[in-house]
Amino acid sequence: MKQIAESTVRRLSLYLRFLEDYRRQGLETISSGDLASLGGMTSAQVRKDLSFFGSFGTRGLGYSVNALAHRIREILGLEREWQVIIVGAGKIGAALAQYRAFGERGFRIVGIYDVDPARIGVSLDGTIVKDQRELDADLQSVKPDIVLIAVPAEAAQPLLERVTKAGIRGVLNFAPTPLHAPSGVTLRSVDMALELELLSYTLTSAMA
Amino acid sequence: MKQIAESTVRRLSLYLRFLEDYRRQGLETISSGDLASLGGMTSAQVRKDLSFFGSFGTRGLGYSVNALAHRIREILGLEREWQVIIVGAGKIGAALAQYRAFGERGFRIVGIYDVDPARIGVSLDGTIVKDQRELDADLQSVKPDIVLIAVPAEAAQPLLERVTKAGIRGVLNFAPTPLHAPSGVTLRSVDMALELELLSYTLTSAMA
DNA sequence: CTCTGTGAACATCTTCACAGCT
DNA sequence: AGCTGTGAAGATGTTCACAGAG
Repeated sequence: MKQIAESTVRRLSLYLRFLEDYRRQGLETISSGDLASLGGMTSAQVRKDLSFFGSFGTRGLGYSVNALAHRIREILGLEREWQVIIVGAGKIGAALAQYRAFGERGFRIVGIYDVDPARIGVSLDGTIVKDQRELDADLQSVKPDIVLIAVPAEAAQPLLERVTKAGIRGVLNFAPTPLHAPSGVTLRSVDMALELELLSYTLTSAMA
Repeated sequence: MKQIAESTVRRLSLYLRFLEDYRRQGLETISSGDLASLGGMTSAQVRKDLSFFGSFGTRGLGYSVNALAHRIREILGLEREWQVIIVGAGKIGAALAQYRAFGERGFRIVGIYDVDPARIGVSLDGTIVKDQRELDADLQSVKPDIVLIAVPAEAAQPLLERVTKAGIRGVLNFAPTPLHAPSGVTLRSVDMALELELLSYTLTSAMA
């Protein structure tokens, strides 16, 4: 399969949500125009995105909601279940542990770790916070697919190195600091402070 | 000033963090190559980004850490303080309320609201959760600059309409659903489930 | 007639490469 | 010599516009 751009993949995720809404409403087909108006993009954009994986639509009609949703789930790797652990059981880690949208998409939280004795042993949405000293052993035995980093900024880079050394290939970082991952490791960051700064920029230039 | 691309602004935020690190270390100049290696981009990219706002560097030497940091703060609108309210005092709202990185950047949380009686009156990092029925009155009196949406997905769009009608121009949405804002309103979304799906996609195609 | 699929045009973003200042 | 600033080239992403299937 050829290379799909990140912006395209991002839109595929959105399309999937719209398809699921349509399915819930019992609708069986959807047109590129429908998807476009739901997502605020152009219909040509939608068709280009979908044409990456062959001709799935029917001319004059649109796309089969079920077939398209299935195909997108396949592309995104959502047909399987992903084992996820969270490191850091502070406010953000705790919010992530109980975040419904993860489970709905097949991301299963199989462990949460912290260094603070006050947090260890606490149950977060059914998962007991474990001592971070058990992390290395658990990485070996559980072999999770993805690690969510929810520790303070200064602890994030050492933690990243630790988990990648243990063979973790996918990391989602919530610490507000840029990290450097070895090649072969996919690292994404959700930086809420940075998003606020982007908002600040837009508001500032809109006023000028 | 001409239009700066979002990707450029995102990098400016990063540069600012590196500049602050440099300042903390007492360093007075920094080269495009230094910034590039810190941020994992090319030095040409850095120079292009910085050249958007004139010639700030000194050839043969680099950029003045202080002058550049100041200029970036100015561009991003970080020289002022922003008044921020949070709607939704669940796990995510609570995590946002105590998130240190916001305060450090001049984003001041001036209110947090919820509909659940069990949450109203609770203190989150010094701010008392107020009844969401007080929201409209407070939007009028406090006139916050930015609203953070931390309510369940189905409540997000109605809330967005409510706050934009009250004159809010900047919204950061944490609900895992795409929203539609009226023109003149800047809306950004942090969608953690979507970020995990992007990770899932990359891991899946890397395996194939 | 409606709506898909897609080459071609266009727009945007990134990298190259080098002139020119210090 | 070192490093910036920037046109030009190259790469990538988006929109247009229309042929063609149903």
